[in-house]
Amino acid sequence: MKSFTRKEEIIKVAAALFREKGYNAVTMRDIAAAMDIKAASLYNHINGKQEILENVIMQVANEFTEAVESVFIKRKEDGCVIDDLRTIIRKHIDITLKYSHALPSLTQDWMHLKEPVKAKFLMMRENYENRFRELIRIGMWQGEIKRIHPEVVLFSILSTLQTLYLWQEKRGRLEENVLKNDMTDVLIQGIIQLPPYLE
Amino acid sequence: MKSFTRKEEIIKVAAALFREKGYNAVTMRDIAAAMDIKAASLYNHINGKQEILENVIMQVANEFTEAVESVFIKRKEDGCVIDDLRTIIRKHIDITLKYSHALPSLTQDWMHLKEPVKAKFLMMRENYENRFRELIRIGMWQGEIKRIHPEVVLFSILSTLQTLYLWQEKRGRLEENVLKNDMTDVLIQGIIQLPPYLE
DNA sequence: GTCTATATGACGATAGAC
DNA sequence: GTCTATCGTCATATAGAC
Repeated sequence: MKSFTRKEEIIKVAAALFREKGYNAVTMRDIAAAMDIKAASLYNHINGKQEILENVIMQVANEFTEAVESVFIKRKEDGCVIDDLRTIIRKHIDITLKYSHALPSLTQDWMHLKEPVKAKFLMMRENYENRFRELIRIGMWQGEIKRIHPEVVLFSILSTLQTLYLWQEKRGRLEENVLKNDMTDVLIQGIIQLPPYLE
Repeated sequence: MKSFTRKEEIIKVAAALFREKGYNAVTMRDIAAAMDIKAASLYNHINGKQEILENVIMQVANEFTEAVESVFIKRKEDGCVIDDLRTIIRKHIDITLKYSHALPSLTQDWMHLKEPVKAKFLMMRENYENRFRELIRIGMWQGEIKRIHPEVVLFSILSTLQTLYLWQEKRGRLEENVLKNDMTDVLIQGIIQLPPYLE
């Protein structure tokens, strides 16, 4: 049972504050107050506000990357695309629920990162999207996904996944399995190729 | 042909800057510089930074409210829910494309509004969502929408609509009609009740 | 309607005592 | 590891000349 280091504690507390007010509206004094210490004391554990943001964001970004890559490692050449999409969506929901305090920073505060971390984050996000694009392309080729503009398919899924944290906190937090099952079904049903007599 | 008042110009320029950097990271100096005047001069047209944000946000919020209410005014008691949803979704996309510069403030910067405007905005947003809930409830009753957790249905649609502006600016801006048609189809197909032999 | 000059306050960060 | 005290900077906003 390892406990939190002081640095990990700062990152977690800061993430929760960033969520409420946004990176720029949170001061080092706010973070310190939430930990019952003075702002100056924070600098014994971290180099500055930027470093806190970098940790909050990159920690979760790494998890998303690992999740999507692990699906591709196992994937067979002509395997069912829909099944792989299901797996990734469910993993994405898992990570979102686990790091719900940090997710707003990934969608809203990343713009306040400084180079070169900012470029690195954007590259990881781009790579994540490209993995989806790959599956969508194959899925259309194999007739599993309906042939509309591929970016619309991509967007309909990712937009929902990326803002999941907003809804999970409202409306009395849906039960986890209901969320995973129903949400995955809606997202997949929206993009599959239905039999022609239904259209 | 009416032209922009100075105040309208400020609001539009500010919205574009809020989009890029977020409300708190944009200074009055930034806004003034973008208009080739000094920061102090802004105060002849507006009372402060807060008032700019309020105008950026409430202007668009009013349009969304009108759009959804107009559908309900025309609606018949037992009319087809899916058709009404289609209409609202298409109107939502229209407004998003028209005010794309201001939309980030509605999803990200509203938290920096002060009372009582903040409460008013949240009430309007809540009302907008409730109109969707109403349609979803009827749609499930009538067998048009599949019976899963209604909040998941609501969320799958609204999350996509609310972040549309993020994607429209990337990937070479999809052609408007492709976006409206394909996106509406995906969102609707995701939630309709399919014939049982397909499940 | 725009300017210069400035009041007032909060920010991130550092120095050095304990 | 935390504190007090403080530096330098930049923010919003105002006053008053032109």
